[in-house]
Amino acid sequence: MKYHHGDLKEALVQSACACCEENGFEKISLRSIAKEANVSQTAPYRHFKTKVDLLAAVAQCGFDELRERMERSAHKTNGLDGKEQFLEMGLAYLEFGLEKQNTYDLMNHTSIHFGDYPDLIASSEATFTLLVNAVSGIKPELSEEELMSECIKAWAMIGGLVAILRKDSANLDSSAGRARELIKKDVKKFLAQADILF
Amino acid sequence: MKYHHGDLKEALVQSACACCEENGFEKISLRSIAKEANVSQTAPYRHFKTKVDLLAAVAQCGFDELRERMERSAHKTNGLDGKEQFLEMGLAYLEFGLEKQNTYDLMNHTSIHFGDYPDLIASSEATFTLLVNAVSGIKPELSEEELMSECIKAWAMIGGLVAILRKDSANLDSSAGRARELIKKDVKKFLAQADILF
DNA sequence: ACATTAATGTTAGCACTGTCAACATACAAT
DNA sequence: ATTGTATGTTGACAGTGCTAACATTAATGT
Repeated sequence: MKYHHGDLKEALVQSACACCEENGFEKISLRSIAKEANVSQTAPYRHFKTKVDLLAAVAQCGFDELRERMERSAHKTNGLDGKEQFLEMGLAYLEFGLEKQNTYDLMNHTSIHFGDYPDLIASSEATFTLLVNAVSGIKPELSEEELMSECIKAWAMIGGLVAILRKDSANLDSSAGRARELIKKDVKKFLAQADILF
Repeated sequence: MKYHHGDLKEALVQSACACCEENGFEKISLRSIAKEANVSQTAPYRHFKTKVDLLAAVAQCGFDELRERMERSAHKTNGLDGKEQFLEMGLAYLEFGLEKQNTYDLMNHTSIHFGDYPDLIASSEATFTLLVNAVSGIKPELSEEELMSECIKAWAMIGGLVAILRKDSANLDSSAGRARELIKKDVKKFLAQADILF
């Protein structure tokens, strides 16, 4: 057993990501992931000044995966129909939000002060930029202000949708009880119907 | 000093609400609010089986206040213009989300399993019902399915908007950095522009 | 090559947390 | 008056984030 781990930082992040996805980010404890890496309880503090720093790293991984998913979905349509491409990205976002719920929660959790983590900002902006570029490609006549406004609307919409679909699945008796059935089966149609952009 | 508190349960909820709004729901600890009520550390367990039960009560208070705000805002327009009434409610929601951020977070926090708290469901549904009734009043020709769909869209939109505006204010350098300026000054116009309903 | 420094890991411990079991007190009902 | 139930207390356990003091290894400069 060697004294130094090799790449403890990466191992910790991986462990934390796994734990987050499995049990939710609130169950992540520095001690437990340290144990998982066969390392002392305080070793993580050599790599993360605080627990939130670790969580920020996990959140960043989430944004990276989300971006990759959106890119893959967009490329699937091979750039022919810009609108279709945009809708596919929306669908990818929604699927990510529903599949990786715990990670999604962390990414949207307010206790992580994005401003403190430049890398996190970068990953998050890169994801948002995907949307901006798509919309700008479809509607090049928009001013920057209008463009941002449209993107924000779309982002808000899809984010709110995820929230509602999740509350729906967590509580099948709620007033939004039929949301999943109503929407999940045809998100793209739903988004298009919404007349956000088109 | 009498042995029994009188109405400890209510006192604990009030304490917790105050602490939530001041420091965020994550800072709520049973021990601290017990101390605030001049009561032993484990006294709360006579009224709340678990900490989450307390949090659920606090969240319920939040929904009740939100509903009252929306009702007040709607009545302000005196029921003449249904659309205006609807937009006022949206604005009230957004203002609540931005003013009472910590409470808003708790209300939307996923660790509270709504299904376990019938009273919480009731309060939350009562709020959503406000929206449903408003929309149904404006567009009585909608089928129930269409009605729900429209409401869900609106709800999703405004919820996502709150999220974006908040991330914006927490991180002024983000790509959504201009969101607040863009939107906050005229939310109603924004909502109307969005063509969600009209 | 060697000495010094920085990076990384360990041990011990503090103050705090949620929760439980066992016990004490007060009130309500018979 | 007695008995039961609701409410409050004490003490304790395991777990948490975090810090200080120390140990070991890797990197660096001469």
